Amino acid sequence: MCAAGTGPQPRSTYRHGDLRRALIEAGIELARDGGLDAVVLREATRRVGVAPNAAYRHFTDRRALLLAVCAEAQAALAVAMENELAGLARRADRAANARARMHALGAAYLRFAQVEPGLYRAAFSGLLGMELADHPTLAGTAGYTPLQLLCAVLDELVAVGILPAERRAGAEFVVWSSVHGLATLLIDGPLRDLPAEAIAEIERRLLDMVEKGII
Amino acid sequence: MCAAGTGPQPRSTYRHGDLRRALIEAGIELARDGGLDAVVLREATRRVGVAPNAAYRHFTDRRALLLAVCAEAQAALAVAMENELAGLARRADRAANARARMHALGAAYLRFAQVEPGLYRAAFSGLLGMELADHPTLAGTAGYTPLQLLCAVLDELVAVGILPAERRAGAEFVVWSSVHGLATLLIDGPLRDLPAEAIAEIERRLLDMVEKGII
DNA sequence: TGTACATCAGTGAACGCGCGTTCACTGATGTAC
DNA sequence: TGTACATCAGTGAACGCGCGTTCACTGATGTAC
Repeated sequence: MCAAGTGPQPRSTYRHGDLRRALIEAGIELARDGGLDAVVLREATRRVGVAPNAAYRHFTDRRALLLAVCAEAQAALAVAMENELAGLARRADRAANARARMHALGAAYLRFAQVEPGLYRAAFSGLLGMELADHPTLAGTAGYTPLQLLCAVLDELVAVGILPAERRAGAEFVVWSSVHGLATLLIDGPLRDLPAEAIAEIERRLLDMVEKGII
Repeated sequence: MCAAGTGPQPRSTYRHGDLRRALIEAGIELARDGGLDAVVLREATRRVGVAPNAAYRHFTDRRALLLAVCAEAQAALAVAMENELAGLARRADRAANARARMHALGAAYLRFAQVEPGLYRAAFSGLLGMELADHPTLAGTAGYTPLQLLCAVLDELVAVGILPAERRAGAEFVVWSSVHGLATLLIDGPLRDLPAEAIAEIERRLLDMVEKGII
């Protein structure tokens, strides 16, 4: 029994600096071009310049590394969404403001999927369950996960009187489904090879439909 | 030079009966529980009871088998959609009829994804591109692919005056995205562990939103 | 109808590959006296 | 300040696995005479 009951403190100095971090970073790079399947322990250690089994000091499993990569991917998405919101010009009209924020979230989501298809696939590969939807490791710099950002804007729509309160419950899943579906069809589905302007038009139509339909 | 210019006729008798068919069937079974990644040449041949390399008489590649399995999965989806349409009671009101058919397609799509998640994943794994969206191998018993079935019902909505003609173009992608997104979130995403009634409610809300939003 | 021959569907054995994971280890770092 | 010791991050080698694919083959089937 040692005096301090705070559990094992992480060692302050590692020979590699921060191997855990480096492996996750390598994993993200692998996911970037190849999705989660491409996140392979041996390749990650190879990239970091370390023996394959060194990974087991920091992850119990290959699965544990995958989970970390998924969480990072979702966090990256959250950051992209936050940035889009931050870039918005403030409007006097509160209702117009809320609408613009809603639109911005959808646009950021769709852009992220197309710019980082590998990370996007990893983020929603099915490794992360609902119980983790609010976990801080999935959050962006402001501390909100993608789903939480969406919920906040939906609450805002209710607050400014656009969305009737009785239609608020579950709305996040309906909105999310629509945008997520388009993202999926765009990067992995039959819409893959459409010209950019056709894609932009479909995106506009979808966000339009969502805005009209959830009310 | 032989007299007939019709190219090589497929042999009428195979020792195995129809090994090509049997391998596809085995591949479907593998995809059923495990998605496309689980469709593995060696395992398929093992299940059929044949040497691993026998597959190369019928498929140039593992990829060729995967493509065949994907096509079959889409065809199965088409059949499920057709069946739902066939089960519909005819209504006197043409507009109500068209609406009901639209709803039926969405419901069938969502049910298929949940009953056969493995096949569903395979169908939309990204192996099949847009150029194949109308290919007969993806079609159900009536000869229509899932996308064609959706387009037909959208045309019907225009014909009965529910959907303005100028909003028809591209509507199939918007509708498809929404339903596809929900299906994905339900089977691989964070909505996976929701109780059945919550799922049903979200499905209702989504189909509702689509109906209202595309007009 | 019977025989010789050509075809080619499926065989058996082997290849090289990269993977996740385990083992006993080593040697740099941190700590107690 | 200096020395002995404990910790534990990363090493090196090896394991067993299942995979896709290639090779030279065999023997059942179909066909021409």
